[in-house]
Amino acid sequence: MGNETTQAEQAIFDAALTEFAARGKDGARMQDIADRAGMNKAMLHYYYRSKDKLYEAVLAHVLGGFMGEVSSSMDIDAPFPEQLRTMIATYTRMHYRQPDVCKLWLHENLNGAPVARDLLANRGGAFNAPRKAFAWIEAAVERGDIRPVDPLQFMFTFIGAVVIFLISRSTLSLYRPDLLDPDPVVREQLIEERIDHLFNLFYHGLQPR
Amino acid sequence: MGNETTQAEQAIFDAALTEFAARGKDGARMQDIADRAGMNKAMLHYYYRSKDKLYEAVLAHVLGGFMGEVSSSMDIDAPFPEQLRTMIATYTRMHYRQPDVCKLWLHENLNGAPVARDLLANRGGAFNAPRKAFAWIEAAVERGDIRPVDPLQFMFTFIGAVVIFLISRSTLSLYRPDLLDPDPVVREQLIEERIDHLFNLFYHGLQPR
DNA sequence: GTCTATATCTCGATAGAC
DNA sequence: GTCTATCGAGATATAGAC
Repeated sequence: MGNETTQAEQAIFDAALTEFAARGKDGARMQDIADRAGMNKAMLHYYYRSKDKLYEAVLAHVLGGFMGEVSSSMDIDAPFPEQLRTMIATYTRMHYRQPDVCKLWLHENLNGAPVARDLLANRGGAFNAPRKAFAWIEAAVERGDIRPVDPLQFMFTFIGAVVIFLISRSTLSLYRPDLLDPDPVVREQLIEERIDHLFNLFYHGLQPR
Repeated sequence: MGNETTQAEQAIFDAALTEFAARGKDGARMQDIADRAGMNKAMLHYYYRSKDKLYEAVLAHVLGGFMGEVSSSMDIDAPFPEQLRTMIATYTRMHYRQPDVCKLWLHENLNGAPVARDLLANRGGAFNAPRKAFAWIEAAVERGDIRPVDPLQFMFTFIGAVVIFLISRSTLSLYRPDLLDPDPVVREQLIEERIDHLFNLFYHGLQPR
């Protein structure tokens, strides 16, 4: 296994991410991935051997990328409110920039998360981001920056609050059609609006008393 | 179409809910539904004609049930904090009692929510629960019970925070194994812990200033 | 490396006996 | 109403020519 990634290999990877995100591992079709990558099915097997291996490669790479980015966003040295806003903004923008990753993660979880569990449990590095986040909240509690709160409870409220807007875009748009607006300016406004809402809710909700 | 539901029809419905929730509409297998219902595939087509019709029947019924229950929980006449706790408790307990409904809704949304959109847009009654919830928050803002907040932004933060614990149980259990504990007493404690966390976070996060 | 052709399997749906 | 047997479409994967 060399380090080089051929152009064909990259095209397959990108197409696979799109298709696996849209339909899940089982629902995605090798033919559709091949069509999207501009080649035929046999090439997919030539480069990645099987559908399972292709899926694992895609999930490991994009999940690792997300975890790494979150992990970095926790390294800034600043007062807690600023850290909180940075985390919310980073995590939210990340998801809006690559909505496919969230969908992939959801499909994986609805499937019992066999591949993701293995990655989180057995690989180190960026995949330790969840534990790092729990420690971040715990330290803030100990410093008295925020009231006592269970780090796991809060972090998952945080994650759920961010991803729900991507998950339920299809139904949400019934009540706010501008959520599907393709205009970049409108999209940027919606993201900022979401970040402000979450920061205000969580910041005040965590204030010491 | 009579009102009666035969025993076989009910068995098919229950089995279909389980399978559609676990694998989505496309991923579910008619053979698996038949096996789970204790009969053969031909019976499924006899009662529900096609896989599509069976799916629509299941989604409409369980979604209507959930919306109705949420709708009722908003009718209590009480101070806002009490209303908020009731909403959180009702919605959380509902999801923990029937985790299949959430999974079904998620699969539907990942699929573009064609059936759910049609139900929410064109049927009245319980399916108006979302708009009722927006109005509930709007009224609380106008009364000054809570600070100014976008009802849609808040309600979806609320929904996301509740469902995330079901969505990511598979990966969450890596960090808290007791989430998969089958003991009813432990499960009840986890639900109460979750309700308390959400109430405290949202109540303080919404306080007027 | 790339493609066509095809083997093998699985699924939804139905025909027809009882 | 219930079952067995089977059709036909479409999926993954591979063989083998170039």
